[in-house]
Order: sequence, then C-alpha cells, then structure tokens
Amino acid sequence: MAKAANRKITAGKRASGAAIPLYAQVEEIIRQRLIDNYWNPGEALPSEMQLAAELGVSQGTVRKALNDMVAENLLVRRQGRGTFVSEHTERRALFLFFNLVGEDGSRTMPVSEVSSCAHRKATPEECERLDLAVGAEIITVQRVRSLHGEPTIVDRVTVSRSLFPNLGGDVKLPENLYRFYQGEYGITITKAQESVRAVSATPEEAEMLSLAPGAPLLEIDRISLSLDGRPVEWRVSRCNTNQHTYVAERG
Amino acid sequence: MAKAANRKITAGKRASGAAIPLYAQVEEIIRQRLIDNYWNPGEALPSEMQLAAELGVSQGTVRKALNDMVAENLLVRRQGRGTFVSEHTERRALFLFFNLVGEDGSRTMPVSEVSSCAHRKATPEECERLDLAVGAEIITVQRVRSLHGEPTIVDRVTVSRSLFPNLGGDVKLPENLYRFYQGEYGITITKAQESVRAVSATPEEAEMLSLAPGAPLLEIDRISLSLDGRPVEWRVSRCNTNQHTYVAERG
DNA sequence: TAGTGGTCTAGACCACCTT
DNA sequence: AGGTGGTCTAGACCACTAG
Repeated sequence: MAKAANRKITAGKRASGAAIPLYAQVEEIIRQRLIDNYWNPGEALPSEMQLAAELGVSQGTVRKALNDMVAENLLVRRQGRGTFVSEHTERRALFLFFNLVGEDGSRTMPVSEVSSCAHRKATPEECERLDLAVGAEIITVQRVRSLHGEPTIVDRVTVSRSLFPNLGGDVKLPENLYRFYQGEYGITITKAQESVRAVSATPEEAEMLSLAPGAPLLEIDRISLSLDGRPVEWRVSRCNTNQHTYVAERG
Repeated sequence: MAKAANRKITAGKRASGAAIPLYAQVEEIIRQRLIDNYWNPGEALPSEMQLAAELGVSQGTVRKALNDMVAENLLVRRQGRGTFVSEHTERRALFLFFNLVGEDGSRTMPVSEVSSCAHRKATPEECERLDLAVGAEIITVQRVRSLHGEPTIVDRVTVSRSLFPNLGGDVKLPENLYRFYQGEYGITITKAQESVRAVSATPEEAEMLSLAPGAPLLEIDRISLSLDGRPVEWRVSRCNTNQHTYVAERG
C-alpha cells in the first residue's frame, strides 16, 4: 500500500471564507483514504497519537474526528485494541440493511435463488435513479428470497456494469451482496434511502410467493449509497408481510 | 419551580461495581429534570459553566453530556444563545414522526377529522402494547387524515386514560398530537417503534378512502415512547400509498 | 460588550488488551 | 510492561447573539 497523499491542513484560523474546523478536515482526509481503500475493511488505523502527529493536530482533534466517523458506522473502536475500518459483517447486513423481522422481532438471513440475470442498456429511469449517463450498461438480477423456507420476497437488483464488471457472470452471488461489493469491487455501501408502498401482487409474483393474485405486497424501493455518496445500487423488493413486518425506529 | 434535588455525583473512581462515567451521571440528572419538567420545553438550560459548577464537574464533562443529549434530540444548542429543551414543533413532527411523503419527496402536514372517540377498558392486547395493568381505562380516537384534500389515512390512536385525563373530552384535538401531549400533559414523546405491513382495505376503509374494497393499504403500527422510556401511545395507521410513500433512511 | 456555545490544545489517569 | 482507546480536567481562543 503506497504512502497516502498528504493534504495540508489549513490552520484553525479561517482561510478565506469557509473556516472548516480541523476535525472536519481530518474526517475528510480519513474518509478519502477509506474511499481509496488505503486501509482495507477490518484493518486497524494508526493510533490517535500517530494520526495526530502525522496530520499536525492534537490527539483530541483526531479523537473527535474518529468518534464522528464511528457514529456514521464507518469505523469501529475497541478499547485496548485500536480503531478499525467497518466491515459488512452478517450482523451489520441483518441489523442495518435487512428490515423484515418475524412477528416476534427475530431477524433471519434469507435464502435467495436467482431467477434471472441480464446485461443491457439502462432505461431512462435506471439512469436517473443511479445517476448514469444515457446508454450506460447495467446488470439486473432478479431473485426470490425465502425466510424459514417460505418464499417471501421477490426482488430486482440493478447496478452499473462499469462499477461491477462481471457481476453474476460466473460466480454464484452470495446472500450478503454488500459484503460481496466490498470484498470484490472495493465499493462500500454506507447508507440507503428506502421508499415503501403497498401494492397488489402481479400474477407472476403471486405464483412465486404462493399467494392469490392481487394479494397485498409491501414494495421497498431502495437506493444504496457508497462511501463517496454516489448511488450504486437500485433494489426493488416486493414482500409478503403475512409472517414478517418491516421495522423502523423514529426519533 | 422548586430547586432541583441534587444527587451527589460519585467521584470518577469506581464506586463499587459499575463505574459509571461522570458525563453519564450528568446526563442522567439532566434527563430526570426533563422528565420532572424542571425545565419546560423551549426553555434555556443554565450555561455549561453554571451546570459544571453546580454539579461539581468540569465544563468539558458537561459539554459531552449535553452534546450526547442533542444527538438524542432531547436538547438543542445554539451558538451564542444557549442550550434549550427540545419542543415538538411543526418541523419536528413532520420530519421525525410523519413519514408519508409525496412522490417528489415533499412533506405536508395532514388535515384530520375525528370519526370516533371512546373511553373503555383496555383489551388484553392494548394492555400488553401499552404496558398497562389489566382493566386499565383507555381512550381511543379514530381519524381520517387527508393530504392535499384527499382522504389518505385512517388511523386509530390509543392512550391510557390515567396518563391523558379528558383527552378528546371537550377540546378539539390538534393536528400535532405530540405537541399537545407535551403542552397539556407534560409528556414528551421522544422515540417511536414502527412495524409496517401491506394489508387489504376493509369495505369501511375503502369507502372512507374512496378506494375499491380489498385495495392494498400500508399499515403502520407504532408504539411511541416518552422521555422515561415508557410506551404511552399506540397508533395504527392504514394508508393509501398511491400518491405518497413511506420513507426511511438506513445505515 | 458580555455571555454563550464551538474549536483546539495539552496533559493526566484509567480500563482494557496484547505480549 | 507497553500500547490502545475512554474519561476528565483546565485553559485558551473564536464565532455568534444579545442588549
């Protein structure tokens, strides 16, 4: 791993107009290193003292920057061990990005079966949702996902082919796609925006989920953002919520 | 307002087993004062220096406690002005506790019409959801809520009568119920847990919302928690999501 | 101008983990 | 024993708001 390009940190006094706090500049530098995979997921960062010395700020300033990034789920700190780059573990996938839980609140990883996987040019809607140039190539994967052996979700995952070359080509797609994106493509999903509606099952969906046609389904429309804030995955899931519910905390 | 009961803060050294940090003890004291309405919503707290002197800790420790509580939406800090107890403003209601947005992402406060309001003994389910003793008295309010003039939501709000005496008795219920709870009853809602499903409209719901019977509706089942962590409101909303969607951020 | 929160520093001590 | 993050303190200076 090459030595990082060192930006110069502008002194605490306001430069000209902006006056960006030192800790925010430190955050930005570390964030950029994460984007560049200068440190790999799971790897330890240098200690507070080392970072402070390297960047020419005090330990307290580095501490604030690191703690802010822990609050964003980008880093994990463990007393006596060090500060680590967050990984897309099973637990993280389940509690941060999978929100269908059993009636008793239990969370289970689904088991997915890919029903189709295609390469083609993006539709205008896909371009708009994923911020792609017109005519860009995309990959879509359709799956049926089962919980406790019951087919419960049909979903369609759409990504840009240029960001994820060969996705779904040879290798079998794993259950935890975000970990796969991180491990195989160096792209870390950090946030997702979801938009939820109630819809009627199409005849095809009804058959795949063993429901009557027209049965109510929960549609989750999700755009996932990577570390640098760009939309990298569009996913539409249509779910049978007879045995499971979609949960959210507010406030 | 009477002088607050001053708990003694145990020195930083571990007392016996727990070793609770000073800033956490400060948070607990301030949180208890909020519960007791020692300071009212919108009112300014003493300055960091004053609190530090009163509680016998340093300014930095008070600062950490206050900032933690800002992150919990309990306090608001404004540079040059002071630290204030959060209020249930219109904005707060809209962005923290109302999650149906237009297709373009716009948020609008609904207009509600109460269709029924009843006092009765709690059902076993109501006791369980609101953590009430068997036989407790409850109040339920049913409403139809319109967005842009279109009836879009039917909901049922259930609260304990002992916590909210006379609710819905004489006075007309305002649109922002949480502000009303805070202003009239001194009960501040801080968090809510929502559980969302897709369901079929009953004939009655279909008529109220001008839909075909059996049309898909989004059901939001919400338990709202007050400052002290107790469940104080159970609300079930069934929504027409043709023109609006339920939004959530993840990660 | 005085008071508030926001940033930044320096240093002390502690708890935890590794070796 | 040595290194890490966690807590706590004290003090400086800045930016913003009010009167």
